[in-house]
Amino acid sequence: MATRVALKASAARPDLTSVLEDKGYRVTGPRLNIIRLLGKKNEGFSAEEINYALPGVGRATVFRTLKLLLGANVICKLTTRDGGVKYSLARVEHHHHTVCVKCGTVGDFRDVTIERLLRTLGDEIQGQIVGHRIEVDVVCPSCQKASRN
Amino acid sequence: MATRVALKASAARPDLTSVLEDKGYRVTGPRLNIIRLLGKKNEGFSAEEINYALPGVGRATVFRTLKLLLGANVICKLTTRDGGVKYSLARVEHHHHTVCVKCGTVGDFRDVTIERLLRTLGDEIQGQIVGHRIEVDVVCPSCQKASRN
DNA sequence: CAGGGCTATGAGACGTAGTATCATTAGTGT
DNA sequence: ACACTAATGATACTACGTCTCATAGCCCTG
Ligand SMILES: [Mn+2]
Ligand SMILES: [Mn+2]
Ligand SMILES: [Zn+2]
Ligand SMILES: [Zn+2]
Repeated sequence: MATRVALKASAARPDLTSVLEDKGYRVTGPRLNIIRLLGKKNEGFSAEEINYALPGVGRATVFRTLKLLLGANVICKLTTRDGGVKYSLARVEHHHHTVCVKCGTVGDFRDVTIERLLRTLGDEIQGQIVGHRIEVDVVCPSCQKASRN
Repeated sequence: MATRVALKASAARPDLTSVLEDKGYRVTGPRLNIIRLLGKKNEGFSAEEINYALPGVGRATVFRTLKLLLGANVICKLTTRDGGVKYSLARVEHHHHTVCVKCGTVGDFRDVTIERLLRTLGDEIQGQIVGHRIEVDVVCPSCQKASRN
């Protein structure tokens, strides 16, 4: 058996890059850089944050790529209570978000009951339902702990 | 009895102005102008729209007053699917919104089941729930009709 | 491997939504 | 009438994006 050849240093998670190929987009340097960075994020993040972390990549390209990944359901975008914007990695298909009102940490959740309920909401609602957004404001466990001091 | 002195021309609906007094805010000209205008709005509106309609009132004051009315639950603010912002008169206490994805018309609804459900969501969710936002994207009846042509 | 064509990029202008600063104005209580 | 304070408007500034346009880089075909 041949000696294992070193992979291209720190390759991105193939599942994320394949998203580009699947949709016929080119796998370019800037896009790879952004995707690699996102792969490391466990918290919500802002576009400016990505832009700042990747000085070689133009701001417009950051926004363009985020939009692209948004369309591929790789990331999600949400509006916080104070009108701010947050992106976060999408780990499950359709889901909703909790946002800590103290520290801004984003959590994902999915409740089938709510989904079903919203679908049967047709009686109370004018028109045909084509989508929805739910955001739940929380005080996260660690902020709860911190404020108990 | 003295001749009735002409009231300050076109007084605003007292219910809306009293909101200011109740909270200890001054009832000023600019605020009255904005409130009067809002009283006539049956659709959602933007801050710039108000600003444009009231050239005598500064843009900052428009935003300041909207924020104030937001705090008094006189109006509500929502984010549309495409990231735009809409304000609309609040006719019921706590409620949610439908937004037509074609024409942007805002509707209000309130479903007690959802409220109850969200409150009992605590098991699936990290942290203590302190609020929520729900927006439902719809195609409104008139846009449905229009697209059937 | 040279073109050619199209996609993607970066710089920067521009747009919209909103806040901060600050000098001035105008309600309000006495 | 006066003084105190809240409110205002002009203007600068921030956040979040989009648009334009000249340039660069994939990628296919000959
Ligand atoms: Mn998510
Ligand atoms: Mn409403
Ligand atoms: Zn927190
Ligand atoms: Zn419509």
